[in-house]
This record gives sequence, C-alpha cells and structure tokens, in this order.
Amino acid sequence: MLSLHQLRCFLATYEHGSLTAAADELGYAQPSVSEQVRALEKTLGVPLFRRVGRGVVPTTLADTLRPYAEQAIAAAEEARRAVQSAVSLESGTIRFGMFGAARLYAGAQIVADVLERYPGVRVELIGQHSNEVQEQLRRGHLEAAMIAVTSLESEGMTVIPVARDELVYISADPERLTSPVTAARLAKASLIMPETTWRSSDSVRIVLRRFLHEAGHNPETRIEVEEVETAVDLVGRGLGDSVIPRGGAEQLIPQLAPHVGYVSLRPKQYDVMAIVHRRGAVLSPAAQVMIEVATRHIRSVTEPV
Amino acid sequence: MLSLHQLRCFLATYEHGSLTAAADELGYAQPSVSEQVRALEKTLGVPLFRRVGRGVVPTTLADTLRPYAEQAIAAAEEARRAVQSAVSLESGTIRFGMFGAARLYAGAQIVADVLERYPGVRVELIGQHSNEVQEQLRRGHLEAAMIAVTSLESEGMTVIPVARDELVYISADPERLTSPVTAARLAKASLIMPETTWRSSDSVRIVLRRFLHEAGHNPETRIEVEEVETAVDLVGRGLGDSVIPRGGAEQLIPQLAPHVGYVSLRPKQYDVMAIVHRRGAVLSPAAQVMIEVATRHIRSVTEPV
DNA sequence: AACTCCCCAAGGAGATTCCTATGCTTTCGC
DNA sequence: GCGAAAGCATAGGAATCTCCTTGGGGAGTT
Repeated sequence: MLSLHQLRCFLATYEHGSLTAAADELGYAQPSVSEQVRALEKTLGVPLFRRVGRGVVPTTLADTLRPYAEQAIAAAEEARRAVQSAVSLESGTIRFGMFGAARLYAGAQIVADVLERYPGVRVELIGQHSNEVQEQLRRGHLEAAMIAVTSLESEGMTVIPVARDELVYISADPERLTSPVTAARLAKASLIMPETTWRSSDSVRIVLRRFLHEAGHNPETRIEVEEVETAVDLVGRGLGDSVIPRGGAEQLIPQLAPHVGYVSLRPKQYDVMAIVHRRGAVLSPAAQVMIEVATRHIRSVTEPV
Repeated sequence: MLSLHQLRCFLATYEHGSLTAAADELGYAQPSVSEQVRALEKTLGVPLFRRVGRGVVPTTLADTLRPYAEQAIAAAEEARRAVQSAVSLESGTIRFGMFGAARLYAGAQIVADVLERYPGVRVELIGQHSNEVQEQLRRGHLEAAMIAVTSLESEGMTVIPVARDELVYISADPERLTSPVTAARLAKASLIMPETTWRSSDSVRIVLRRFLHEAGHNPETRIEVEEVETAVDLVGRGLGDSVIPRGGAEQLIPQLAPHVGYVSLRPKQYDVMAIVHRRGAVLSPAAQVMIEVATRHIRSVTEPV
C-alpha cells in the first residue's frame, strides 16, 4: 500500500540523486531509505531509479511520479497546517510568505492590522525575495504568499494578480528626468541595480530585460548592490541612475536622497504583485485573513492591475 | 508522523460517522481503525471526533481537515494511475540517445512514427554526438541509444550493430571521382573535415585513420569545421574534398552543392551504427519501441551490417 | 431491567521499520 | 593500473507498529 513515507523517501532521493544523501537529509540510515524506495518500486511495479555505479539516476517514470508525490506530501503538510491554524486563530501563529520589498509598501501595517483583529495570534512574515518564497511554496513549506511575479502562469500554482506598481527611472540629475525614458535611453544609462543575489530571476530585472530586448538593446548594469536602499543612496550621490518600483521611490527618496527625482519609462513598465498558492489547495482561515489584509494594503498604495 | 493510512481511516470514519462502519468498509476490525484515528489525533494534537454514546461526531477541526485528507489521498491515487499509464505508453516520456548525424538519416521521421503509434507520449531525442551520448549512457542518464561505433566492444556496454553506411569521397572536381580513392590518394588530398570538437573520437575520423595507417600514411586535414553541412558547402566551392557517410552525401549534396559528386574508397570503408546500452540492463518498453523504430528507419536508408 | 449497539482497553502474534555491519561495484586520485 | 573512497545491496536483529481477539462500560431501546 502506497504510503507518504515512501513518497518522502522517493522525493529526497530524486532531488539528491543519491540514497545516501537522501538518508542524510531525512535523518535515517541509508539502507532504510533504500528499503522504502524499493518497497515503492514494488507496489508500483515499476523501476524508479537506475542504480549506476556512483549514485542513482531517476527514470522517466520517476519524472512522471514526482509531481504527484509532491502534491500528496504537500496536501498532508497543508492538512497539518490547516488544522493548526484553525486552532490558532485564537491562539497560534499565522505564517505567510511575502517578498522582501514588501516592506516598501506596508509590511508593518499589515502585521498591525492582523494583530488588531486577532489579538491572540503570533504573525510570521516569511521571505527575503519572491523567488525564495516561491520555492518554499512549491515544497509546501508555505501555504500562500504575496510576491512579485512576471508571469501569471506557474507550474502547479494558482496566481491571482492583486496590484501593480509602476517602475520608475530615478536620477539625481534633473536633466534626465525631463521626459519619459525610452528603451534606447535606458540602454545608454549608467545603472545601479539592487537584488544582486537574485539578479537572474528578480522580477524588476526580468521586466527590464524584456523592455530592452524588444527594442533590440541589451541590459547592462554599472553597479550591483543588494539593498534597494543602497541603490537609492548611490543614485543620490550621483554615481548613476536606477529603476525601481514607484512605491519604493516614494518611500525611500525623501529620507535617503531628497534631491533625487523620478520619471516614468516609455512605454510604462510595471511590477505585478500577486497572491500565489498551490493549485487546488484549500486555504486555511489564517491564510485567508492574511490574503485579505495584505491585498487591501497593497491596493491602497498602488494601482489596480 | 502523518500517514496516508491514518487519513484513509479518518475519512471513512468521517463519512460514516462510525468507527465500526468505517472498519467494515476498510476491511479491518473496529479497534484497528480506532487506533489509527487516535494516532492521527495525537500527531495533530487536536480532537477530531467527539465520542458520543452511539457513534462518533466530527468536530469542526475534522471539517477543516477533511478536504486536505481527500486531496492527499487523491494525489496518491493519481500517482499510481499516472505511473501505470506511463508504463503502458499511454503517456509519459520516451527518452532515447541518438548521435547528431542521425538527422541525416531519419531523425524527424522516427519521432513522427513513435508519436503516431503512441499519441500520448512525449519523445526526447538526446544528444549532439555519438561520444557525448556514450558518456551519458555510461553515467546512466540514458537507458539506450543509437550511435555510430568503431568497435563492437565497449567496456560495460552491450553493442548491437544495426546497419552500416559507406564512407564516400566527395569532390567538386569530376577528375577525382573517376575511380575509387585509395589510401595513397586520400593521403595526398586536401581534406575538409567536420566534427572538429570531437575530432579525436569521431567515428568517421577513426575509420579513416585506420584506413590510412594500414597503408603507411598519416591523416592530415586542411580545413576543420563543425557541421557536415558546412563541409559539404565548402567542398562545393572547390576549397577541398571530404569524406562523409553516403547517407549524408545523398541528403546534403542536392540541396547544398549540386555539382559535387562522390565515389567509394578502395577498399570500401564503413561507418557502423549500433544500439548501445549498459550491459545486463533490462530495457523498458519505451526503449524497446525506440529501438525498433530507429532500427527500421536506419535500415531503410542504409545497407545491412 | 435486560438488550443492543458501539466505543475503549488490553494483550499478543505478525509485519514493518530501522539500525549496524559487511560485501560488492564503480569511480577517482596517484 | 591500483589502492582508496564512495555508494548501493544484503543480512540479521531489536524496536515499533499494525491488527487481531477478547472483554468491559456507557447510552439508547424495548
């Protein structure tokens, strides 16, 4: 009989390409994992891995199985959370994924709002960056999240756009802010971009890449930093310009670099924020509360999609 | 640890409002179901049923849990079905290795044939060059492949020759095509050879090296290119001659360099194509299908071994 | 009050899980 | 090449889990 335990062992093995590594991760001895995987292969009646010298290699049947296994485990994981949070709306923890830049909008206020409505709960806002959050969603470690997306399609996920924020060009030089910035001008600009660690998957970067490519240009940045705050600061010192969401600009410029200004791109470009959760998931009351509050706040400081 | 078995017992109990009835349905004794449900309540740390005189009544927490339990069980059920249907070739992926030059024979047609026979499957033909494919076989990333070989012995591999294709000398100069080319003449020719990256291990090169060495000559090429197409094109411009499989010549000359002709070597030399897989491996149905189709096609455009 | 239905508890047989130790094959570094 | 290392399989035994049977108790029913 198929069991979750077998599926867990299977997935760990699939991801590591190794029984030993899987056993390590799961905290078991190698033969135990080996036994579970073999039992799974037996109940399904098909080989899932080829044993080859060093390590194991998934067969195409393993590829077929994987998404189902993930879904089963995620459902079990969510079951646990749902029950916990059903108890907890009076006394437990509400956990919700949110991209780091959310602090530029209304992070603290969201928490305050939830706490006012449910005085007994503990609130956790998880996540540094949209991509990290998405990974945690996929693995079922998070139930739902509000993140920046570049596509409304994501394998196995439901994406509900909530709001969008315009990307604006910021500069300390008023000369460059007299008219909207085209792709051609942007390509020539000396850019300071944040989120270096996520550079290949950061939503602002992706939008800009698309923007430039369509006009036949290639994106190139002059300075790479991690924090949006740092980027704005450097722009303030005249070391270059940058492109950030308008919400970030309005929030940060007055306190970090008052003489910096901003102007639209032409055509206007947007960062889209969306609620994301596993497709078909039943959302817990706690998640629904968070979604409602977060959506309301984000909408109050941005424009509708 | 949460298990599917517990969830199954929970659901049956939830639906019947009775442990006895659930046990009946599941084919267990009543205390067994009772134990599973109790274990589930313990791992979740919440009560799922109130025991009232006659039968049991789900709590609101049980209501919360139910959809997740159903989803987890459904996912497991679907996993089983998906794997079954993949193994019966109704769906799933067929992955097969094949050397790049296969496109000169019947690459696309092979895929079309498999798809016609198994409309639900996805087909992946992996590989740029025979040597790269062999490496993937060795590492177990591929189950079986059709490649060009120069030896029927390969460490740990089973090699089943399928067909051979003659190597022909191609030239834009009709003078040089009046009689079969001997090793002595070939050694003096100004050669344009493809597959530069694989030059030391390319099967055509190896066959030619052998051919020349036996007659006491050393191979030397004038121009090195990557693509067979490029080589044929250059031969068409009179920059030199080349040696390629006859299948490639027949395919490419009419479209790339119509006035180029070809002639045999003396003695005739051959490129041998073979099915290769790890020694002792039991081949999946998918691999067998690919082998059958690929063999049939290759044979239809070449001569038997 | 007796009966019935249905749950819980206890105890034991059998299966499963998980460990350690060991052997075998492949791979890697010298 | 050849020894060392990595990694999976096998074996055997201890612990745990599963599932059974039997028996007890509470709550409706007659």
